Amino acid sequence: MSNHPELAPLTARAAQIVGEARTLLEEEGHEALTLRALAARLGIRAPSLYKHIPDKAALEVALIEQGLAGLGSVLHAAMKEPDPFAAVLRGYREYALANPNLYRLATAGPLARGRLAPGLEDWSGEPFFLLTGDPERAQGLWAFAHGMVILEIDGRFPPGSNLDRTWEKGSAAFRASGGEAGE
Amino acid sequence: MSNHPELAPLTARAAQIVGEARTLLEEEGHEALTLRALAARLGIRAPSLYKHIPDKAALEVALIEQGLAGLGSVLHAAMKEPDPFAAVLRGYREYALANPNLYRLATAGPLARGRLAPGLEDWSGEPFFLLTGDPERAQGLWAFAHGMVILEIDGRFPPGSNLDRTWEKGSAAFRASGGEAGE
DNA sequence: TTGGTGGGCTAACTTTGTTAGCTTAGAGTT
DNA sequence: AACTCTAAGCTAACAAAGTTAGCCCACCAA
Repeated sequence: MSNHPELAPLTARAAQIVGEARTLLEEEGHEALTLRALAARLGIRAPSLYKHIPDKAALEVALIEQGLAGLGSVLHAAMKEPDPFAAVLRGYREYALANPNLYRLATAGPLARGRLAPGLEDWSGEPFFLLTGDPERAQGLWAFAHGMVILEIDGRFPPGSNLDRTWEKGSAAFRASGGEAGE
Repeated sequence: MSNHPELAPLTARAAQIVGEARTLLEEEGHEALTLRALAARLGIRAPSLYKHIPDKAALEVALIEQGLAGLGSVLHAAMKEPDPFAAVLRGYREYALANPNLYRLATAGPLARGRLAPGLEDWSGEPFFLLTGDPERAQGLWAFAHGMVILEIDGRFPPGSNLDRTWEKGSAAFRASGGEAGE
């Protein structure tokens, strides 16, 4: 289960387009990802893109799939390290911060689940379950990790914050917590 | 400190417009919040809105201020209850789920901090600090709460999830955690 | 009466996603 | 060799969105 589910197959040209879209997204942000700008990078005109992808949403779905597959790969790999708990959280943060715009595209906002490769979403989050053995603790830990990362990406934490220590303390809280529920 | 900082003052008509925008946003979602649709609700045409607001971003800033002020009010009020820790978290979730589109607008994505009423953002998060007495635990708890709520709003949790229990377990983990940091 | 102002209007421009329809290069096929 | 099909580009054009320019009118104060 260490390999991600198969993504929707793309023609060679389509894969090239998605690759360029990813570069554009990461270099200039989400609102800069426009079909005309993307086409210009490829040396063609916007309508020509429609020979390769059905619409812009499909392009974004392909990017989301790349994001989830990449994140999932990192997390599954981290499960093999000596301290999987720490490794998964570290990998999560590193991947998100290394690909902030892709991460946000893949995890923020409503998801067009129907268009996504089946099983991919579950697979990318699976390490949290493997880590905790308990769906509720897994989801709580995931929510903590996602909250930390998305707030950091969006610049929501006050300037002088020591996020390394916040990660440490939060991880410790979840690691220590057994199966008991409060109140 | 139980009253929020003063928001940017609005004329009567501008306040009415922002109110209608809020209704439109909450009823039909973020992408439905268009100046033409908003104007139509008010019985006028889109360009007339510019007699009252400088641009669409300013409208969104006003909505974000409402969101932060409303959320902050709920949290500050919760601080006065018998179990402030539980009350703040419950209030956070309830407010977010009652105003999902406003919550997302106010807390997701990069923030135009310069245009926001000064102090408002800090004030709305202050209860987390009052609760924990420690910036790192406060931020961690906030990240957990935000993660839980935004993932729930965006429908990211699997269908059968028991989110009540996830909240309980996560809260318990943070409540129990003292000042110690793990490795 | 006159003049300023608040608050509406239409027309029009730009950007973006998207569709329709044309063209051309190359791969087969007969 | 001629014919055809297809992949992949193109231009023209449309609709929706934010936005600007410029007009008009009702009303209030001097």
